Amino acid sequence: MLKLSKKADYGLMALKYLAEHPEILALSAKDIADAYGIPAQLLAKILQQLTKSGLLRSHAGMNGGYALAKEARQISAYEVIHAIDGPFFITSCTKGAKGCDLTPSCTIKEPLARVNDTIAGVLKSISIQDLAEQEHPAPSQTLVTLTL
Amino acid sequence: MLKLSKKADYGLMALKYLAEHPEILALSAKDIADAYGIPAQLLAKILQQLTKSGLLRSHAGMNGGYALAKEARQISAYEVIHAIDGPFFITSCTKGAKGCDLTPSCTIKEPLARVNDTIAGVLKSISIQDLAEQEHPAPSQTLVTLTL
DNA sequence: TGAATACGGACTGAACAAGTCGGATATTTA
DNA sequence: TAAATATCCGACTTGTTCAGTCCGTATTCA
Repeated sequence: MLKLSKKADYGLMALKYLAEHPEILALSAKDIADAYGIPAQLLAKILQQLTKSGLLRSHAGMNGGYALAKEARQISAYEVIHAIDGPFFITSCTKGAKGCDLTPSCTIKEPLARVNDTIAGVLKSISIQDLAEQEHPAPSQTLVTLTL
Repeated sequence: MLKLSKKADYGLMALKYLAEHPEILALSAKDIADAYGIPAQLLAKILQQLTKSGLLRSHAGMNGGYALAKEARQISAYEVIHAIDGPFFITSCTKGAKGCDLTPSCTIKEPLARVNDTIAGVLKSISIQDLAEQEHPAPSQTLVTLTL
């Protein structure tokens, strides 16, 4: 069904939330989880992953928590999704590692790889800041090229 | 991980195969399955779904099988995927039916809905014919606009 | 020292995908 | 008519992944 995992959703929501509250030095996983009504322990793990990937900075102890490691403008939706769900491929047979086990069959996957790149490009063009600004509609356009 | 189901892959492969053999009036599920080394019974179900969706015509009995219901140029990858996997949404909370159960939280999903539309646009711009022609590279470009 | 926090492994339950099985119906051919 | 080849369709199994929980450890601050 081509959909994002809930973890990725939560991750994006959390980063958006952090981007919207730059004045607070660090927000705990619980703070953010409560704000959105999502499971705190689950969100905690997601934030840990984002920290390991270098998108967040963490600080343990009282008054600890998480903060953006970069400016919101410099974090793309792609990075977040990639950090949480790993590399995504629209085709089942990735072609990268060893590729299809189906004989020469999968001539389908080459054009779909282009589609994959296009989607990745779209997600790379969206920053956390874009998400945070969503309230006041400042419509911006992005052109994406699909070369088949 | 944002990936297509194997069923959708199989469906696209089968349609491509049919588009490549227009001279044959009808190909059975088994014929196509054998050509690609995929499970015949599974492919059969997929082809039945595509028939119900109006993308294929079927004919039972000896020398029966499936044929494209429209010209390959007029069948998009989107239609195929949609027929097999149903409507896809990149966001977990679809917003369509009732939407998010998470309070007002999911401000994330509006921009992602645009991404969703963009992806759908890309897939709609690719026809089965495009896939079938893939061998002799006749590169064509498609411009897609993402309005955030 | 104790509370609050990040960190991280192991586990459970539910959902889903992939594939199989078995049988019913339709059509053609011998 | 009978057999062979097909589509058609529901139920089932199996394996994997996702979402979420539990629990213990390490870190920081008051």
